[in-house]
Amino acid sequence: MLNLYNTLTRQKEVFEPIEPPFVGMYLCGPTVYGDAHLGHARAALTFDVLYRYLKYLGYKVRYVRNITDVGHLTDDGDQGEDKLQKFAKANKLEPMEVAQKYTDDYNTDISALNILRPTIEPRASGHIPEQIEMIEQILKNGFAYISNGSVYFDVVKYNEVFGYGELSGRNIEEIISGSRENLEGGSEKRHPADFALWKQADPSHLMKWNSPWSVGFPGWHIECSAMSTKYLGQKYDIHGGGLDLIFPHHEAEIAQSNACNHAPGFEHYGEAKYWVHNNMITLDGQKMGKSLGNAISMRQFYDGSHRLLEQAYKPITIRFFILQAHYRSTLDFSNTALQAAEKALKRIGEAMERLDAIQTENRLIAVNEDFEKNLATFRSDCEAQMDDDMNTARTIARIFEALPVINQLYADRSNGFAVSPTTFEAFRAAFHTIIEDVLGLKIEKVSNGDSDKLIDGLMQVITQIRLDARKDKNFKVSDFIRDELGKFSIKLKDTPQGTEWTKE
RNA sequence: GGCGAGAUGGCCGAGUGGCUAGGCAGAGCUCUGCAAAAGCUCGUACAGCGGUUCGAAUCCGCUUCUCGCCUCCA
Repeated sequence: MLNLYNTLTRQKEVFEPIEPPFVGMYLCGPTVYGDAHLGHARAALTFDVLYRYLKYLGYKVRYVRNITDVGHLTDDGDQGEDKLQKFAKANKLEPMEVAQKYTDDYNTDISALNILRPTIEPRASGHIPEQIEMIEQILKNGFAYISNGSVYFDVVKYNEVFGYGELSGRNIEEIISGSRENLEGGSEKRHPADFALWKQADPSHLMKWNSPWSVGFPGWHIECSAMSTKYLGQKYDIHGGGLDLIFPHHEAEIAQSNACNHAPGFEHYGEAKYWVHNNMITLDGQKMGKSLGNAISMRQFYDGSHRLLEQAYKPITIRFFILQAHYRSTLDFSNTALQAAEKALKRIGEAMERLDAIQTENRLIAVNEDFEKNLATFRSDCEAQMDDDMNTARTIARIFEALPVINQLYADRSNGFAVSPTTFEAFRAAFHTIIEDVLGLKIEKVSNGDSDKLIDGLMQVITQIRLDARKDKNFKVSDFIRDELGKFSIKLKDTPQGTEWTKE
């Protein structure tokens, strides 16, 4: 039984889809006006693992991850220039060119982490009619008002009927006091907590669309309500995003969806049944964020170009690094932590290769109870950890607990075998499934292999020569070969059954 | 100021009222021509002060500190 922490109720709940075996999941994707950074990666990755695990459990998942390419406003939602537009103007580009570039970059950089593409990836700009329709319905239901060509959500009215602030644990009075300083200056809004559903565009604005109210552009939160409603329905299972989106974005989303889809007096539906939020990545204890200027982009990780990076890191290392922490904990970035992850992951990869190489046929079974138990309980142990609010950290810990058994079985060159064949084969399958399918750790082949057949052949010749030299106790030659190869980052390991080589 | 999350051994990070994850680094041993890899063993940590309890890192209170949201943010 999968349990998920629901931000709405602030506790772990048993996951029960509204219409099993179908699951609808919506994740707030990126606002595409900059390079994808580690924070984007954590969100995409958290829900990638949830997506994978739901599929592993047999659910049929519709996974929607949007692209916000209409642009958010730069300041309090009342004034300011569209971020996309700002960039477009500065670079003499069509705003859509900017959006396209960053959308492509996002997908490239995120996919490198072996993150699966969502089943639907809708763009806000492609859903302007849906957003307009939704605004019209909200107006019709009496939860919005028109002011000077713009449309605002009436938070006070909504609060009276539905109650505002349930997700973030706020009340309207607090929000007023919090935004007191922004009150001044002839606002079109009736109440400072009100937010824009549609904004009239000033003449210099590049991205604008026709609407019943003005030539303008949609407000900040409406795209997610419109797109999730369109593809997942008025009520669906899971809505995800970063912790920092809880307020105001998700709070507003819930309000819009309720105000649109449910007439006053009806049950409070809350848009999604489970609201799941991942925590932030920190850098020296501070939140890493685009707007804070301390974000390291995924690209920079891959090529090691950021000044804080001591080396380049493979995408898979970053994936593993992030999964070593629970998604609801903050995760502090550091080179030493990343390097530790790199080494740890390598051990898993080597163990997997050994596991695949183990032969059980024609061997005498002499079961070692500890080994047998370790392998037999592997799958259910991992499932138990994943069921507990997606505890990838403990799942990974369980993987490491199986490693010594794999290594010892591999090293055993006797005719005996310490685990029953049924248990062993079941484990072999589970080990692959948990690591590759659920955690999405695509393990690269590390030893005795190269895409180049020529190199493979040459290495075979070289290692054979060295082996012969060692047999003759000509260690001068054998050590020379090992040392020289080491200069090309090729490492040799002498094992009972021959020499293994790896390219670092 | 309001709301919320934390403070875990050298570092990173899990965690349940008692059986005290895991990784990296470190130490010793085994294996080995030497390495490497692997295996075995080891550090006995939970911010501070009280309280509840037979027993708390885990529950409660207070203190100190850190961080997040309240403005765009994954």
